[in-house]
Order: sequence, then C-alpha cells, then structure tokens
Amino acid sequence: MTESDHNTETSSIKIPGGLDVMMPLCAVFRRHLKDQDLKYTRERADILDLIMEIDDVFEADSLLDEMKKRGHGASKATVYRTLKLLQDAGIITPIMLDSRQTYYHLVYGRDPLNFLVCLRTGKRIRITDDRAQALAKSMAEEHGWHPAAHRMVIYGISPESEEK
Amino acid sequence: MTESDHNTETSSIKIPGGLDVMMPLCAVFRRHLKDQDLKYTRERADILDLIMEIDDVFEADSLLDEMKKRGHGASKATVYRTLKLLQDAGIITPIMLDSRQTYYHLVYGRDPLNFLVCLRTGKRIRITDDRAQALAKSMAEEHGWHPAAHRMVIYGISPESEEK
DNA sequence: ATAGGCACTGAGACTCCTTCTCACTTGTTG
DNA sequence: CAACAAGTGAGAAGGAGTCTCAGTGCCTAT
Repeated sequence: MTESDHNTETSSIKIPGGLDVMMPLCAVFRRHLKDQDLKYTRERADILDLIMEIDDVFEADSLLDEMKKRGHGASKATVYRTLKLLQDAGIITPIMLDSRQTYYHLVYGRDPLNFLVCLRTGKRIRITDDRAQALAKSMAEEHGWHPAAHRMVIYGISPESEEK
Repeated sequence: MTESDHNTETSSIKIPGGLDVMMPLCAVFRRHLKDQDLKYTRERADILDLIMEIDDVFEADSLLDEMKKRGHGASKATVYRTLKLLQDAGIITPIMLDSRQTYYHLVYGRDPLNFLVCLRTGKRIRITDDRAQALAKSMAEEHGWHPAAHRMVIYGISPESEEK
C-alpha cells in the first residue's frame, strides 16, 4: 500500500485458511490493472475514490459533473473507459433500471442489491434480501448454470404515491 | 369480435363468478384504446399481430424490420408510439437486459419471466418460476408496496460456455 | 352528402447517452 | 536520453428513442 492508496475503504476477501483479510478497494483495482500492464493514473484513482464516497447508485454523467466540481476533472472518454475497467475488475456493476441510461453501483464486498421501482413516481429504493440471493442461486443451478450475480427489480406502487 | 380481430390469440380473464372467459388479446387492446377515444388502426393491429406471432423477447428495431419485410410497414414513430400504448394497456412490458436498447415481451396472460444471462457469450434463456413471483410479492409487501411486476435477471456462466 | 374536428401517420430533425478517433502527453524501461 | 506503450481530452460519430409538423383518414353532426 502506497501513498496513492489514500482512500482506505476496504473489502474483506476470504483466504483458503479461513482468515479474513481486509483489502483496500483501490488495491483490488491496482492489481487488476497491473495484471494487464495498465496504469493506475490520477484520473482512475479519483474516479474510484468518488464512487466509494458516493456508495450509492450513480450514472456516468453525475460522476463527470462531480469530478468537474472538485477541480480534478476527467473527460467523458476517460470516465467511460474507467467505468469499463472497474466492471472488468468486478468492483462495480451496471444496472438497467430504465431505458434512458446505464446506472452503476459498487458490488465488490457488498450485498447484492434489489430494487423497488414505483410505476407512478419513478421512485426507487434499494433493498438487500438473502432470500433473493438464495433463490437466484437455486434457479441458476437447476438449469446447470453457475450464478455470478443477480438483479431483482420489482415494479409496483409505493405507499406515498398511493396516498395521493 | 369483428373481422378485424383476425388474430384470435386469447388470454383468460377471471370473472367474479369464477368462470374463465377467453378474451382475444386484440380485444384487450381495442378496449384500452376505446376507453381513451383512441383508434384501433391498421398499423396498431399489425404491430400487435406481429408481437403475438413472435411471442418472445423483441426489440423495437426488429419489429420495424419485420413490418417492412411483410409489406405493411409502419414508421419508426408509429412503432414506438404503439409500443407505448401496448405498455399502457398492460399487454407488453419493457425489460432492460443490457444497456444497448430496450427489449419488450408479452405479459398479458403470461407467466412472469425471469432470465439467465451468460456473462461469456451473452446467451439468454427465459425461465418462469413461481418462487420468484412469490418472493417479489413478499419483498414488496414487507416494504408497504403493492407489487405489479418483477424481473429477476441472473448473470452467470452457461453450461455450454463452461465446457469450452 | 358535406364539413369540421380530432386522432393518426411518416419523414426527418433532434436529443442524449455512449463510443470512437486522433493528436498530444505521460510514464517506464533499457 | 530515446523508444515505446499506455493514457488523456476534445470533439466527431453512432445509435436508440422522441418530437415536430404537414398531410391523411375516420367520425359525427348538420
């Protein structure tokens, strides 16, 4: 870990011996980059930092804006390129919540997310649910597949919009 | 039912008395249109017919192409407008499987669909599963929501791609 | 039958997200 | 220091989906 690993958000990884080692998220990214002879640049570090700070669903565009606000900007091209690298590294995942654009969120070391989406207002809430995870695993395995991730999106009417 | 209801694909609807009445899908659409003083035009009928014939996941673009091939075309604008009407009528639903475009499929009178998507090959298979439906219902209700539909997309490795 | 009104359609302009191109910069290695 | 590979930004390009607007068609009332 070097001085450029300034953000020390960690994720636990399981080691065969059963020991839990807390591994900084940026180290995961750096290793992934190094494995392909790619570089851990200022832009890439800043983008990952911002994503860790947000720790919520986000879009490419809001990243761009926020980067600009903070002075250390990055071009649109760089943001999109970095998002792809982060996906490859298994750190973030895209989610298709509506047809306008792609959303992303942190997944490395996080519980899988499920979503409730209001058909009237568009309001979204994230929920985690072990049953969904278990079910996804069963459904995949019953078809001979190896599950890697799942996404449950439930459309319905939120309590707030119903009262109106 | 008139001569313009040439496609007689049906859906069963529950009547309070407990009787099952088979109702042509196009009749559902016509009623929905009539309720809003909209018209059941040749283009709209053709698009619905094609969707019933496909009876699989489809994109706006492939509808456009297929309509063109069959001689009775429709413009891009009309196709998109009709897809929206069909959604409003509860006949089809959009699904966001990847970030390239919006996919749709028939839902009226059909079992809810879940998907297995192969991370290596992009192969998709549709599966129905009562457990997913039940779980979606529970998850929504536990948060005070009224569920309307759900979508479970499971990403993983398909048996075929694993053998390679 | 005719006229008026409203919905519908098609062509293409337009928007917006995303990707690509290309010239220039940066970092690393021998 | 030279060579080379990778990275970056600006803007062009691509592509899905929406919007506009003029022209068409269907209904209804007179």
